Amino acid sequence: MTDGFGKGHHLHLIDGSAFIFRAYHALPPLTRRSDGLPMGAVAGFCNMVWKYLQDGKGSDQPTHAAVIFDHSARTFRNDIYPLYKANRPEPPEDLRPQFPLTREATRAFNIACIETAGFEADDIIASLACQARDAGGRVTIISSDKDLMQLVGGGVEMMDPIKAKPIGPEEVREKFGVGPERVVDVQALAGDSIDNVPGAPGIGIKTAAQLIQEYGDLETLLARAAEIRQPKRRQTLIDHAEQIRISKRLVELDCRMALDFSLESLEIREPDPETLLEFLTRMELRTLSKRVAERFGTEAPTLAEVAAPAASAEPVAPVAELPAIDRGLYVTIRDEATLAEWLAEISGQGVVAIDTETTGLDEMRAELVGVSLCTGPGRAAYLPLGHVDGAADLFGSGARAAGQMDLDRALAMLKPVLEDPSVLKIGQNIKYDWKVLARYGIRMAPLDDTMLLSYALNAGAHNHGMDELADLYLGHRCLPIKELIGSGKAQISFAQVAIDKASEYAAEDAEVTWRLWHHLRPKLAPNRVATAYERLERPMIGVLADMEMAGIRIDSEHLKRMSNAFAQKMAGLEAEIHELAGGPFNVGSPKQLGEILFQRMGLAGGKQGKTGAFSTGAEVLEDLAAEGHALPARVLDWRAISKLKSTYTDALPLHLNPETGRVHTSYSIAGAQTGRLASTDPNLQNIPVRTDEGRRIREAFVAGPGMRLVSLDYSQIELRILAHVAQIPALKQAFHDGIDIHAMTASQMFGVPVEGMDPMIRRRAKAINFGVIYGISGFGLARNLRIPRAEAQSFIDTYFERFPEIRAYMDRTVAGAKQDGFVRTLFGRRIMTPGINQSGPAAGGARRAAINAPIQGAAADIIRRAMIRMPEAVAHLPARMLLQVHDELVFEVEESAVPELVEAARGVMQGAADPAVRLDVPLIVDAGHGLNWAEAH
DNA sequence: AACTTCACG
DNA sequence: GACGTACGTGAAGTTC
Repeated sequence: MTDGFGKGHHLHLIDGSAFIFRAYHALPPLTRRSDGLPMGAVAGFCNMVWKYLQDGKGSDQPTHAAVIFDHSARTFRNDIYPLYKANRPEPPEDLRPQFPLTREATRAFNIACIETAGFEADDIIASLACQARDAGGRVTIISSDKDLMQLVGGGVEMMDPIKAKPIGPEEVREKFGVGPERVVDVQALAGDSIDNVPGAPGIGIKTAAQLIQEYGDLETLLARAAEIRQPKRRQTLIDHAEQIRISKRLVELDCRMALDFSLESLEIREPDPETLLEFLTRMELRTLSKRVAERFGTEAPTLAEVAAPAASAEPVAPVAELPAIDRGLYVTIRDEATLAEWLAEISGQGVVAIDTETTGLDEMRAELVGVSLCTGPGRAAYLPLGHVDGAADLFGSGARAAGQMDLDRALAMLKPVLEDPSVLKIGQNIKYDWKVLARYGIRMAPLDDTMLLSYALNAGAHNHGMDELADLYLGHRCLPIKELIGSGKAQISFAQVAIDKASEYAAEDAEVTWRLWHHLRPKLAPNRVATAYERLERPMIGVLADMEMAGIRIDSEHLKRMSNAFAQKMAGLEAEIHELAGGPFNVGSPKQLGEILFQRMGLAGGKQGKTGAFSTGAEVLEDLAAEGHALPARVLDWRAISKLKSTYTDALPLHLNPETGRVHTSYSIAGAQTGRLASTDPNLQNIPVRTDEGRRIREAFVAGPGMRLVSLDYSQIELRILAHVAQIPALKQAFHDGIDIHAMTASQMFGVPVEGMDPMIRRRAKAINFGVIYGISGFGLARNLRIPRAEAQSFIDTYFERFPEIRAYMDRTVAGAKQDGFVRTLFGRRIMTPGINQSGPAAGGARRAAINAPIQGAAADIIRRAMIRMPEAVAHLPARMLLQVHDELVFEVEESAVPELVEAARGVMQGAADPAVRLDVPLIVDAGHGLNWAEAH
């Protein structure tokens, strides 16, 4: 068990109980402001531990440490002597609730926290001390407890925590009159009234020491008791010999305890700032939180962020102990009285899981059909509001179904509870429900989201949809929505589902959500993702909901004109292509095209994939075109136009919302593995920009009357993050000096001056810079630059030689991922790396993903932080944030306020890393504005 | 529903 | 020495 611990190591064993009692008695009876929980001992304890961690910067620095606590009052000593410690008073009433918190505090400080049932802290300390000493290490026991003094010597010493004074053999001799090895003999004779160790009546420390000095040890003394000259003393020792032997067994510490952990595992680790701050904030220890935050150069979370109502107040039973989900228990709310009862229960609990049912998936258009609520296991209800009769025939009667509350009345009753700041609303992807309800005049707050909890905990490990989470965490299969509304052409609206059936489905969703929350919420802090959730995930709900609901104006006419022009061009190209191919075929079919190119025309370079089809991707066609073949060149032209037409000019107008006249995308917060957002329905993050023709589509994204679009984007943010995390001096310097980063790289690599550089050389350096972010490979670079693989590899070798820190960063990151199963961004976001320990080709992909994730993820974190701060920063301006495209934010602002907006938004974006992370490189934001997105970009 | 292709950062 | 590769997305169209 002593693996990895030995010579040169120094173990500190801290007597936790001593710290607690000392703290308790030294401080006035402080209480937690929010709920009056006594906090004096916890406060004192935390201050002492913090001080302990900050002090001791000498050569005496421990390498390993643990805090040891007593587990329970009853120990094996009570079997030896039932009255042992029977005199000891119960700990004060206001101290008892603080015991578990001090354990939590210890863990929050990232110090090993040890307690074992049936053993006193002293025995654990003794066992650890002996084992560490036997392994050849040094031990210091942080305590002034005399019962521990028997352990001193042979590499073990004590330290008085208050006086900061070492206690060695000399000090022990001073106290007991004998050396450490005979301390138990003296204690056995003298007894201890506090611990109720009987000893020998009438004999104290002084006499005991004198006797032991004279006879050598206790057994000799007892054997030769008859020789004692003083009659009374002689008689006492003879009469109480057995009692003295029992006393010795009581005071003698057991150093042979089997430990279920290794000494090595006690190695000192730096506290994790976010876990520690989460704890200190929850304890409401403001001064210490501030001090700790300063020390780590970060910020303490707010109380609201760490303590969701009822989440911490009520200890929750493990999910395994909950009864299975039973759809038979659900209630259908059909009248005011029942709804009032449920709302009262929700208000009383301070927390509710909620789910809305609607007529469709587009939350900007869907109508509310019903609301389900859950307050605990088996306590779920469905409130039908918009069901219609008749799923029986295809059309139904369309009449409102019977047995439903009036919609307006129900909303009026729900509103105060759903907007009550003291009632937490939990949802699965609650942004959806928030937007639906917002359209009915209800702005829910505060919020928790099980999808985001899962994402904060396990991004990269799996997806975060409800069915998947229910299966994964609750072992429960949800009723498939298809069983209610069907699929394909025959699909009906949820409004047409019979209310009974709908109740089962909807209430189950609410209950699953409640259970997921119950299961996932407590996992945040132990997994050290509480801050990531609170600062990077949860605040996005409201920010994105506002952006999505604002939408962006589209010039449909412009798109329509482009579509027409594209159609004409495509028709011409199609005719040409058919001519070249020697007959008509579907140009949009890669399969048919492949057969024509590589079989009918017999061109070389045909490669079949795993499905047996020829690859006809742009790369292949470009190569063929470069060889002078006309057909592939025409097909490339056709495809470019086809893409623009079908995906953009034709599709975008279909997304216009008839009520707002704008296009409303939806951002998924938990879609990408790295923390990036993803935009869907429509995707506004892949609007063309790279070609002139494509860029014209951006002209259709326009500002409202009297308004302008403003676009601000981070310059080279990922390379800047790389420079910081990998600590590359040349890169950092270049960003400080504001010079062309790719030219600098080329100059360093190929030894050419930046002035008058060949654009080809710069292009190569640029490709390598990007390659590094992606987890570079010779093959990938070769393909990108279209150069021989050997040449690409030699570039990479040169690059690593010139910037060795990058290789070190990559190795470090992969090693960390292999060990932990995840990587983290600068801001604490965790990205799981399943497959990193696989072997074979699959491992390569996992490696590259692990290298890329902290960089792409940190960039995502930074723009999220900017977005979260943005509403307040631009509140005084006639401006709205509309879009996010990974490193770009698009605003709509009144023309006159453009300069102020640019200044305010740029300030927020450039400072977005602060104060959580002090980047070694500046963040630079470029800005533009105009009547449309093409002009603004 | 899977596959291919291609738009973006 | 070969494996198969640049990282992260979403949508449209074809094919099965």
